[in-house]
Amino acid sequence: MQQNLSEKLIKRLSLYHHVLVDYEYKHIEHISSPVIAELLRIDDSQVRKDLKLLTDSGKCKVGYLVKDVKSAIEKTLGFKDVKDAFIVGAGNLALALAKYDNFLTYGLRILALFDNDPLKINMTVNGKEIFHISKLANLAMRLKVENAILTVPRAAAQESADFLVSAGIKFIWNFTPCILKVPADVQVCNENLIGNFLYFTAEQVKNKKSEDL
Amino acid sequence: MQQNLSEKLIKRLSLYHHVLVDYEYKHIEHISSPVIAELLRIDDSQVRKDLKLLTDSGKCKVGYLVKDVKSAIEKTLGFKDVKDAFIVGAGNLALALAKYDNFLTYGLRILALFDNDPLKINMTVNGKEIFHISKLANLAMRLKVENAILTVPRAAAQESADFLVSAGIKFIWNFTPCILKVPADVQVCNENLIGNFLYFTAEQVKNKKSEDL
DNA sequence: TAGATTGTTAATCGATTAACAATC
DNA sequence: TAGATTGTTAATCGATTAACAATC
Repeated sequence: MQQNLSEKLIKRLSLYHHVLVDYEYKHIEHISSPVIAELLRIDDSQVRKDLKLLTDSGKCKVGYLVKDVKSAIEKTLGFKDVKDAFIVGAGNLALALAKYDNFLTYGLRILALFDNDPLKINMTVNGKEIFHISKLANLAMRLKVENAILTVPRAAAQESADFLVSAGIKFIWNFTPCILKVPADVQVCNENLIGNFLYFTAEQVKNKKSEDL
Repeated sequence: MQQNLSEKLIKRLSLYHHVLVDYEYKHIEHISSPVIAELLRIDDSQVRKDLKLLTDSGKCKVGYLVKDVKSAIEKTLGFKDVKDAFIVGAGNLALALAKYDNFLTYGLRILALFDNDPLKINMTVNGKEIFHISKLANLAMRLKVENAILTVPRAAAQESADFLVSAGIKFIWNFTPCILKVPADVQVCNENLIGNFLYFTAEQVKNKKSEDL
């Protein structure tokens, strides 16, 4: 597995993977850089450069072998290296993530959910049990789980993060709109849905302005 | 509103905003660039540069005025300029998004949801009705809605996108793991949850390797 | 052969970081 | 004054794009 892949590169690779999954499904064996570039609306030499990092399956006139590039991306991004995680909070977003079987394809295995609502405890979602939050520390230790997906309401975010840190969690995928304060050895990945949306609408504003000219 | 804010800048601004909301809630009037930088784990001169684009409220020794910077970000990112949108698909993710009242704070107003499951039709989520998908084109025209949030299952993604395009939708916030083929005048914003997750775990792999040294 | 496509270099562009004078 | 902090420049770093020879 290569070192120091930039965030942007990793995101592009995962988007290429989406395209390749689709091509494989349609039984198309080859794909060229201009085709990928057009679908993703990026530069075609960018695609060639990225793919060259992973594979030599590119052939003049025919493009790249879908199967090869797909598995090269999977290897580079560690799809087979399964990472276990707990979901903290059991609201709609949590249920959506728990039901999303595709995660396992990408190497993310959700083992269980946690909540403090007695009505939700012992329910099962997609084969995963919802436990009371008080069971988390013990289970994390026993199952050696260091990853948590935080989906609690904003007001409970920091408090939950503190609790996760005390339970030995080292990586928090943060779906709350809060900036979490955690020790240096704990990593937070902010999902920042709003940031994506805002970029999306800023583009709109820009487009509308250029239409006006 | 400034032009051509880069994606990264917009995402940073939205993260600063999260911090500022928290500070305002705690009745703290000032904040300094090293404090923001530490919370977000970025460079402090980056923060100063970003904030200088928006405001002159920075004062030596005291930092920035929380209230001013917060409202400057809101103005720059167009929080008051409400953008109407439909949610397409009414699964758990859709419900999570529909229940997320915060969206309106950021200028995103969800007007209604659409699905093809007869059991869901006419239900209401957080005051928003779920309509049969066949009503979408008509409603989009009448309400002049050009934004859609796509949350349907993977298998229905492209088909739904085609349908949205034919209904006059110009912007699709795509939560499916599919690359959508749309005409040049339609914009797609790929949420790519998986890409974020993969970056998150690539970091882990990197960290583990450096621990091994 | 002609044409499509890769691989790769060089040029461009943009973003981040370091450093420090100015300020209060 | 000493020290914290901003504002800003210059240096560095990294990413993207353009161009085109090589290939099949």
